[in-house]
Amino acid sequence: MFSIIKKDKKTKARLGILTTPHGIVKTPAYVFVGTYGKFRHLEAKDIKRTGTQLVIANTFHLWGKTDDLRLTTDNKKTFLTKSFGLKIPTMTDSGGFQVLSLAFDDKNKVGKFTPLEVAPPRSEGLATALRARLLTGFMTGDTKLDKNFKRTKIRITSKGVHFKYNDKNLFLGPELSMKLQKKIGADIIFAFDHITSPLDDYEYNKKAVELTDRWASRCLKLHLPLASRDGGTRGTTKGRQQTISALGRQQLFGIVQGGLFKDLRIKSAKSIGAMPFDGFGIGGSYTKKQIAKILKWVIPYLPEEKPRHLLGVGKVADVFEAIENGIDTFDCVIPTREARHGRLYTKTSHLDIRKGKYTNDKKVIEKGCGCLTCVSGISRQQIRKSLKDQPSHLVNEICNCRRQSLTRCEGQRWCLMHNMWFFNNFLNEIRASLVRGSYQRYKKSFLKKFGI
RNA sequence: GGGGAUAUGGUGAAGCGGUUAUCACAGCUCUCUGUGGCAGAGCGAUCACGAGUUCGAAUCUCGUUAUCCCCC
Repeated sequence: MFSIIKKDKKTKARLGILTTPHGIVKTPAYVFVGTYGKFRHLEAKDIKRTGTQLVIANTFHLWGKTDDLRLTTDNKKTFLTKSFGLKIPTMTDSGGFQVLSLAFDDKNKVGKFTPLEVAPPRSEGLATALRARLLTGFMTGDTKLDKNFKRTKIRITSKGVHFKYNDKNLFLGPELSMKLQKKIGADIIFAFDHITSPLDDYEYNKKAVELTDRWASRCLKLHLPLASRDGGTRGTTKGRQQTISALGRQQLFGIVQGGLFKDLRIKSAKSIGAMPFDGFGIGGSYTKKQIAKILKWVIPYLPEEKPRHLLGVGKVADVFEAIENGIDTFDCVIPTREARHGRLYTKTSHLDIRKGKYTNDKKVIEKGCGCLTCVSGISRQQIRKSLKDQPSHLVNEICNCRRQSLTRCEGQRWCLMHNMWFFNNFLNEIRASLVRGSYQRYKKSFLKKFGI
């Protein structure tokens, strides 16, 4: 259930409350990515302490790891509750993103964000440069696009996607994704969609939109009867139905695609937006500066009263763009991945804690920060040392033969707690500014301090 | 005094006639957007110095210097 509390006068931003079986989420909210149903190095109480409201795990990567599950009829004890170790609102991605992220071999890698105008020089740049050039040509309307890059590791049919992954052949489609997502038991699940790369041409994107539509209908077909039958009450039917019905208040979000093309985006938004989803995700790949533009195309065609989630976007600047264009939630790996890599966010940009200049720095990451790391007085020096002392090759060996829980790194824990707290605090402040009606002022002063 | 060994980026090591001089750590710079878990990319050495042999030397020879070891 989603209710809008207040709309901003000058932008399309809105304040809302998203209610899920595992709690409420004040929106706009940052969603942290715990792909495998956990945040490495963090315990349940650590996650709580960061002020995190909503987390997202990944169906593809959890696939096959849920077999030892014993689902109960208790709504509150889903796989994810157990896995994260706490009661917290959750989402799962459908596995649709892996249609992009696992599609290419290493030599042929295509990211979701591509800086089109850059032609990479130097080593191995040729193929990429060629692509970029061809695409630039395409964008100006002439050149025929790029036949160079191929999805060598997946094959897409109308039924779903064949993956070659870790020497295994796997097939994932809308039906199986829904089944897995029911089993995993997140509060909010996503329809299985077809994301395209920024290098795909109009025709390819057109087909992807059509496929995404068809898959969306099929996901809905599997979801709707259950959702309406159970209506959020505890299930009373027997056997497997009982299991499913206990999770019946799961909400299903459809996903808008359409790549970089305005008419396709609108077409997708219209058709997905007209389907009886509980909310909507906006997916796809982008060029660096295009997110806002795409949101402006899409949002008007989505039902005002339903929640909107922007998939996989969440750098600081993007947060503002998303919110003021009417996005309620968005997930991104940035805070957690960069924390692991030692980039720590502050009000005045960030610091890369592994750098030599922090070797003897006794200060906390940021004075006045309320995260557990800073409040406990953990110094930059300590964090750096812990990160640097970790012999990563050794860790890898341990990872390969033992459980990964053994590899906890205190330094990474400190970094994760800081970044997650930072982004949650950031969103708290944005929400507060929306309450006060001073969003624009807040944004301006934040960005000025932050230096972008 | 006699004998031996070693000198390769900041550190530790490979290479022993033809390499864009390799590797690890450290350093610096950059990147990370629905996570292919613990990262990736780039920049730093004219191989102690001088002379010689050779088409070609970090690599062979001689000398100089420095460090270490052994013997008296």
